[in-house]
Amino acid sequence: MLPDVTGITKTFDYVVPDSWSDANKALVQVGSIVRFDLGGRRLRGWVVAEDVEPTPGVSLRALTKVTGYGPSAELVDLATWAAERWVGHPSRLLVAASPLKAVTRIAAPRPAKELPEQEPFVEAAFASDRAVVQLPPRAPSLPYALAAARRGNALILVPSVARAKWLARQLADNGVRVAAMPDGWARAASGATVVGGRAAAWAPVKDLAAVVVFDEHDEVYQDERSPTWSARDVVRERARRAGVPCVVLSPNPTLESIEWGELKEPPRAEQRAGWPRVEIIDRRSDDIGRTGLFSDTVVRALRDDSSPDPIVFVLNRKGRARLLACVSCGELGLCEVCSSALKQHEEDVLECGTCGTNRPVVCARCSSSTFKRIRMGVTRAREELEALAGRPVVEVSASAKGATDKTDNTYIERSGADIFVGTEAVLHRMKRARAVVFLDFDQELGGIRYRSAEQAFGLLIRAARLLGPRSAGGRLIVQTRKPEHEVLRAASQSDPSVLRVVEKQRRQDLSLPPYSAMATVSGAVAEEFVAALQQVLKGAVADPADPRQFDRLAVQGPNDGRWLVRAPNHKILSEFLRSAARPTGRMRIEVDPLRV
DNA sequence: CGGACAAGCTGA
DNA sequence: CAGCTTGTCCGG
Repeated sequence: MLPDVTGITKTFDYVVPDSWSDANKALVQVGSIVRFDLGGRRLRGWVVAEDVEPTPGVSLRALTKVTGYGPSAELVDLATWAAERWVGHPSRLLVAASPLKAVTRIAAPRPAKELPEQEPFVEAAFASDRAVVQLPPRAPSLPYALAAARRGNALILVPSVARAKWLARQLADNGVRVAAMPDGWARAASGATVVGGRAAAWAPVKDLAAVVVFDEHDEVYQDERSPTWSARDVVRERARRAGVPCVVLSPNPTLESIEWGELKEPPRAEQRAGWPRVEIIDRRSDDIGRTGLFSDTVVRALRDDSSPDPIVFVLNRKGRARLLACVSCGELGLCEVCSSALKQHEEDVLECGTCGTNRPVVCARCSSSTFKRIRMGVTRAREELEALAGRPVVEVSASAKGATDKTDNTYIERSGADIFVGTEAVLHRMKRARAVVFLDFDQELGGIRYRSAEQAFGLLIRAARLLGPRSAGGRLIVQTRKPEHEVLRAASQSDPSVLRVVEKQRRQDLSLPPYSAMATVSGAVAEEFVAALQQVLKGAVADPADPRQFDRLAVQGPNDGRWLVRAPNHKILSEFLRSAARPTGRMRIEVDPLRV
C-alpha cells in the first residue's frame, strides 16, 4: 500500500480480509484504490504490490475497504519513474492516474470501426516511433488524431480541456470510439481513443496503439505544483515503454523535442501560406515623443475597417510605467544613442536600460530638470486608442470588468466593439481578428528567462491563430526596437527554424536545457537541504571515479531564496537531488523550472 | 502527514 | 519536578 498522503513515501503491508466477497477480493490488484487504517487514521491509498513477503516482526492489519479500480500496473510503474525524474512524491501522479469517482466495473471492449487512411504526409508521421511535426499555426489537428485512432486506441493530448472536448466530438463524428478526460476514465479503461489535457497523460488506455501531443511547446503541459512533471515527457516515456509511435506537433517545436525525435515538416510554401502577413515596425527611428505608443502604421491599421473582424492590441503589463516625460514640455526621456526609454534610478542621473548610456536629468528640448513617470499601461493605452479611433475600445484582461469569471467571454461579444486592448490574456480571449498589434514587443524579447525567446514566439503563434492563414488577409503587426531579433525574423519568414538555429547555439554554448538539466530548490528548509547537497558534492569532487558522476554538478545561489542545481543530464540531477535527506518542513523542488 | 514519546526548558 | 514546548521517529 502506498498511502495518499504527502510526506509518507513508505509502503505498508496489509491483508485482504477473508470475509470479503469474491468480487471485492478480485478488485484488489496493483493500482486499485483501497482504504485502511494507519497510525490511528483511516487513509486512502493504492495497491503497489501483491503477494508480498511481510516484513518480519510486524503484525498485519486488514484493509477496511476496496474503493475501486485505479491505475494499471504499468501506470503505477510509470508514476514511480516520473516521481524519480521530477524528484517528488508519487501520490500526486497516482492521483492524476485515478478516476474522479469510484469505478467498480469496466465494460467489455467493443470492436473498433475501420478508419480511412489519411494523406501520406500525415500517415508518415506515425511510421516513425518518435516524430516531431512542425506545422503552421492554424493547421487542422483532426487528420493527425484520426491517423492515430486508425491504429487502435490512441492517447491524444491537447493543451486545454475545452479543446479536448471539441476534438473528442470531431473524432466521435468520424466513427471513433472516444473517451474525453477527465470524465471518461471508465470508458477509456474499457477501450477507446482518449483525448484530454495534461492530466490525461495518466489516463487508462486499453491496448495503447499511438500517442499524439498537439502544441507540444505549450507550457501548460507542465504541472506548476510539485512534482513539476511534464505531460509531454510522460507520454513520450509511456509510448516508448509500450513500443508505439509518439507524434508531437507544434508550430514551433521545442529543442527538447527536436533532440528527441525526427523532425518532419510540410513544404515551405505550405508553411508560409499558413502564416499571416507579419509586419515589423522598427521604432528606433520613430519620433516617440510625438507618436507615443502608436506608430503611423498602427494608426492607419486602426482606421482601416475593411473587415468586420476586430483589431486587437497587446501591451504587456510589464510594459507599464518605465517612461519618463518632461513636466514642463512633455518631451519623453529617451536615450540619444538608441532611443530606448530612460530610467531614473538615482536623483540626478537618467540611465538607458538598453545600452547603458547615462546623462544628467535634463530635458533634451526645454532643459527642465523635472521628469514625471507616465504610466503607459493598458488603461492609458485604451484611452489613447479611443481618442485615436473615435469609438469605444474594450479593455480585456485576465479579470476583466463585466466578466463573471475568468472564462466568461460573453462581455466581449456583448460590448459590440471592434477594438480591443489588453495584456497577452487578450490573445486567449478573442476568437478571431483582422489585425493583432504588439505595441511594445521588446518587453518579450528582452526577458531574462532562458526560455523567453521561445515564449515570445509563442505569443506570435497565438496571434497568428486569431488571424488565420495568409489568404485570410489578417495582419500581425509588431512594434519593436529589435527588428533583427531572431524571433521576429522567424515570424516574418514563417520559418521557426530561423529562431531554432540561434537558440540551439545559445543553449549549447551556455549549457542550458536540453543540453543540461536544471532544478530549483526553495522554501523554508531549502537552505538546510542545500547544505546537505553541498556535503554530498564535496565527497563527489574528492572522488571523480564515483560512477554517479556527481563531480559534474553545480549548486548556485541563493537567488531570491531559490537555489539552482545544474547537472549534465536528468539522470545525474535526479540521483543527486535524491542523495541527500529531505529535512522536515516546507520545501519545493522544481525540476525543469520554467523561469530561472 | 499526524500521533507518540523523549528530551530540553521554565518557574516555583 | 510538573507542565509545557520542540524535535524525532514511525506507522504494516
